[in-house]
Amino acid sequence: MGTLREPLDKVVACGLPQALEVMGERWSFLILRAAFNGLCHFEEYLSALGIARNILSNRLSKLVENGILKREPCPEDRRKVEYRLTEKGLDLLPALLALKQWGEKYTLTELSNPVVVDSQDWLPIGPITIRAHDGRELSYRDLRWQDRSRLGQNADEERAKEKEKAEA
Amino acid sequence: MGTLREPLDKVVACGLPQALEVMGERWSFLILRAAFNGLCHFEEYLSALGIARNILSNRLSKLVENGILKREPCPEDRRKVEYRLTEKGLDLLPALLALKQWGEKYTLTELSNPVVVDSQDWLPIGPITIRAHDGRELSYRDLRWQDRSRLGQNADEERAKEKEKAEA
DNA sequence: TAGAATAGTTTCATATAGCAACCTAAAATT
DNA sequence: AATTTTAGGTTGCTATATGAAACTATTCTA
Repeated sequence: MGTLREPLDKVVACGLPQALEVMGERWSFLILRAAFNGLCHFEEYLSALGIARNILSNRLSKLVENGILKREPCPEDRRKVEYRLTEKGLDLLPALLALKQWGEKYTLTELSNPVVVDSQDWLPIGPITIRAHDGRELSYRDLRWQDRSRLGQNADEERAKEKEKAEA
Repeated sequence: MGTLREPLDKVVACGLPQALEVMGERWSFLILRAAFNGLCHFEEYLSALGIARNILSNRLSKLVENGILKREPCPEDRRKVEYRLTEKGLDLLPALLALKQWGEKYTLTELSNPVVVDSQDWLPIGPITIRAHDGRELSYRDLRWQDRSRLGQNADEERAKEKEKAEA
């Protein structure tokens, strides 16, 4: 196919580039992790992460701008500001945990600490997995990239096409 | 390459900084997505992503170095090289999809296309979620960060502590 | 009222990332 | 044999990121 192809992120409508726009910068995910760990003040992030002040300032601003953190004056001490997760920020937890678990599985020699546990039974959570609409666990082998326009079509046609392709 | 750079991984024992060390760079996740989409040749990535040659070269090398892609000469055309996902790379799919879904939910105006579907019924996959060891779906409210040393302890003690805290 | 703490901002220097353009080497095609 | 294709190096330049240190402006505390 000799046709000049447009960049993937312009032809394909995908949330990934957008997510990376916000969260792809160097310290963003580590700040997010710290926020999930309960940190909320500027100086807390500063000493926990070992990040430069101006960079932290810049990142916090961007995270607030993008609605991932909200910035509120601290009621007890009005010099302080609280950076807390919004719903949008909290919704990044699956992505964060998936990354964390991957890192643990492949690149961590020592066991991670602390561990994320279920408050019901205080046992570690399970691995983040891909599931069908009905909850069946799926592997990457079970997945296809389907054009949205044919989402309504019945499955039989698609299966036939798969079969045909496999035989060719 | 992080010689002068402050290491991101000395804070706590967590897989996240390690994961970001490998996947946190600017084009890594987009290359990964392209690989999941079936691209495998240098020039394919180049035109699909609109990335500079040297940067692509650098990123591919790093991804290979880190065991996320494997580099193999193409049997049909031995000028060509195939960059294909390893198991380790395939295992990044939950993280990739979690990010993608988050991006779709919050920052995408138009509907995404193509859609990831289950090959069984050709319906879109469900959202990536957090689950307990037994498969119960959990929200961030159900999670605690527990020190590894007390993982063996029985749950009652922990529940009592929670209650106590809530009453204080 | 005089410090000290908090959350920044500003300045300056360096490091890294990014890109375009050109070059190489090997293999395929003609 | 000459040309084209593919992967990927190198060079030179610019833009952005990073970090340390100094500086502000509030607000709290003694």
